[in-house]
Amino acid sequence: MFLCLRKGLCYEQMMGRKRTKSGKIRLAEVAELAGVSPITASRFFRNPEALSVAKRARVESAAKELGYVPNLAARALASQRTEVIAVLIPSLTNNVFSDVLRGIYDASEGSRYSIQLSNTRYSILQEEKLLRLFLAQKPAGLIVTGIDQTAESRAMLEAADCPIVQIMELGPNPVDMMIGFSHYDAARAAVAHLFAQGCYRIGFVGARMDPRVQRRLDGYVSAMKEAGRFDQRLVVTTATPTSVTLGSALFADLLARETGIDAVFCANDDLALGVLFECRRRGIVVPEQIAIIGFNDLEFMASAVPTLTSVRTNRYEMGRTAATMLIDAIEGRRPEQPVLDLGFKVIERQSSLARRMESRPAVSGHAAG
Amino acid sequence: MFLCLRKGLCYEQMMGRKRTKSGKIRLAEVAELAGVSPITASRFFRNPEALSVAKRARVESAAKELGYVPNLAARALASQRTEVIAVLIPSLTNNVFSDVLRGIYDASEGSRYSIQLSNTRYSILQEEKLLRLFLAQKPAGLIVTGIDQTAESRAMLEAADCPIVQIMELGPNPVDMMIGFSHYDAARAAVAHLFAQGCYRIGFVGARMDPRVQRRLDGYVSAMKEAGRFDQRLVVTTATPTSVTLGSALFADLLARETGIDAVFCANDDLALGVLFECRRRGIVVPEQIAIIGFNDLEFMASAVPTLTSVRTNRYEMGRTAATMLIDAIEGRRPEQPVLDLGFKVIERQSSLARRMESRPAVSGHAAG
DNA sequence: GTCGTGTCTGGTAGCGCTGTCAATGTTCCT
DNA sequence: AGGAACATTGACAGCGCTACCAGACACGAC
Repeated sequence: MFLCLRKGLCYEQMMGRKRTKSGKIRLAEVAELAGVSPITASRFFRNPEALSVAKRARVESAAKELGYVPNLAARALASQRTEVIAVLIPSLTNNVFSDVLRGIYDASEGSRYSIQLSNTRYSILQEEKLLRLFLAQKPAGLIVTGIDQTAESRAMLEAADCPIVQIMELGPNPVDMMIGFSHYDAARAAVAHLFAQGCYRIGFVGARMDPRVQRRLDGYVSAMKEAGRFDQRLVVTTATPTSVTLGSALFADLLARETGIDAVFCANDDLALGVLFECRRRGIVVPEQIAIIGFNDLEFMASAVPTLTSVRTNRYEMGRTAATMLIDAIEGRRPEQPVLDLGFKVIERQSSLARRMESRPAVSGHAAG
Repeated sequence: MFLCLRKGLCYEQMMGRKRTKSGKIRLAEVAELAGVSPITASRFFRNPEALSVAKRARVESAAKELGYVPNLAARALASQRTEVIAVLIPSLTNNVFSDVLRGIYDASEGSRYSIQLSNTRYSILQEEKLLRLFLAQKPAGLIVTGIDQTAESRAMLEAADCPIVQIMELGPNPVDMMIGFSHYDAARAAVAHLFAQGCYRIGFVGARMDPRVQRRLDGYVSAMKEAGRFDQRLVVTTATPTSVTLGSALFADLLARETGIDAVFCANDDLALGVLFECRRRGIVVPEQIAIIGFNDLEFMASAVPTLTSVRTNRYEMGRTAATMLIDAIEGRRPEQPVLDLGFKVIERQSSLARRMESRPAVSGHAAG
């Protein structure tokens, strides 16, 4: 339908004009219809305030009438920059990143910037490679995950002439901007919460062990050591990607070799759910016999039976704020505060509520294994 | 700080070379070092076989030595096409799409194509808008979700001169290629499975009610009607986005108004988990009193207690195959089979295993409400 | 009246790459 | 030997847009 219309226009214009190859509406066509020069029309799209009110209206209606859509490749080539925000994240599977991404996409919507996503698969070498690729295309801005880049990556980031936001965690030397929270402190808060509930023999269950999970483990270890309760045998980790099933399996490992455990700190909520299911399978009563705390506070934690305690992290907000800060910085509005701590919060639920100590029978590691 | 560094580089290079503006390595530099014409160097990157072995090696080493990275904007402008695969999906939150996306990204990795993702938020008008935007940039290929486009969108898709894959479901008039499965048949299979377990008063719990969930409902309705068991009051749906908590709530609604329900078919696994938790909360024994079946077979279904029956769908494979087919088509290798049914499979688990009928007490809708 | 100052507009010259087509060399056949 | 057929290479002319600078014009101050 509208194709005919467009073809019609083309022929008309081919008659009168030099050449309108391929029937595309170019800026020149818009300018002609509006009765201005191409450069004026171009300005309309980049900085409308620079035009007089009359021309602005003329160009606007001409563009709308012709259904003009700018050619981004030509724009990028001529202006030597793109309107692309490159995002490097380690995983697409992980719920955590899908929330962050949603925030990023939401913030980019309505702006002129588009998101170019790439997956480092938790490899800093892969990250380096992607960084090289992306930076060569001169993105308008860059969002990278974490603070553990290779030296080469770090150098490239510092030499890049675009704003950069590091997300997910905080560290001492931001490349540019940084938004996250302390995984170390969050883990310490989780342990402190369990201490407050009267739990002292606290297991740690972790999977994948990427840098942020590692820092949660570090926080757990430090808190346990401070209390004089640390025992290496309480820690069960694996490099395998996380899953609910894995949570059950790791917890089973823990029970098989340790006794007297009264709580489990899970490095994420999937693992926590797996631990809960495993408890149910073995008839271990939560929290009376074993308390459970997860990490991230995914939606299902509030819904489980018993409801599961977790450390809430502001993932969506992190993504959204990162993209917003980045866009502001691209457009020259640098934030007054380049490093933002979004914090965390222990959401106390049934799975770790204080138990009457006397009513708690000891749990044998071999109870049902 | 780093700005100085970069300026320094620029000056150095401006001195020594003809005009290497902005210090960038261009194709011309590579060609010069290799002792060939720029166009030959260009061919090396697009069709290496066209070069003699000697020149191929020379260009390759020159490119590597200079660390040449092609300027995609210039390439896109000159060739009138991009190496971008545009992907339109309705949601980033939904686990289902993150699996599909992972497949798409995995398949695109190692290819020359990059993924441009956009979120329609379940709105076909938003989809139409994004489609117009994307098509103007001449993507190399397009992946769109579902078969329910607006007439305008449909016209644009048919006029687009790039391969297109519709994913997630099957339908009568593919625009080009299509890969998915029948949600209608899958729902019928789920109901048939419950019939086979001796359940006949089967509730339906659905959220968001996008076209695919709607077709699952249609399948449920048709199967129930065929068995003479359909009752509109067994159906609980809402437009609200899905969640585990919502599963609990909708199931509570169902129980509050109906009695004698012996099974629940949940339109997705999150809802099913919510129903399971709600059963546990009310002391309803699964599957003895109520059977549960979900949809998609997310990872946690196999881990729950009891393990949850679900309809497995091949989401990752769908994404992967869609992207692979698309890339093949872009490169001229059209698939012999443009429409692919990836099927589904009812994964029978404890939550719906056949119960001895006589031992099953009736569940009152008001039992715990 | 002249000059500055500021606002708005347009001309020119590419951005870095590739499509087209012509111009070589090279091989193999009759 | 002659020529067709093929393989390999290069020259040229843009792709559609914007950076840069210059010009045009209005306004007020001296």
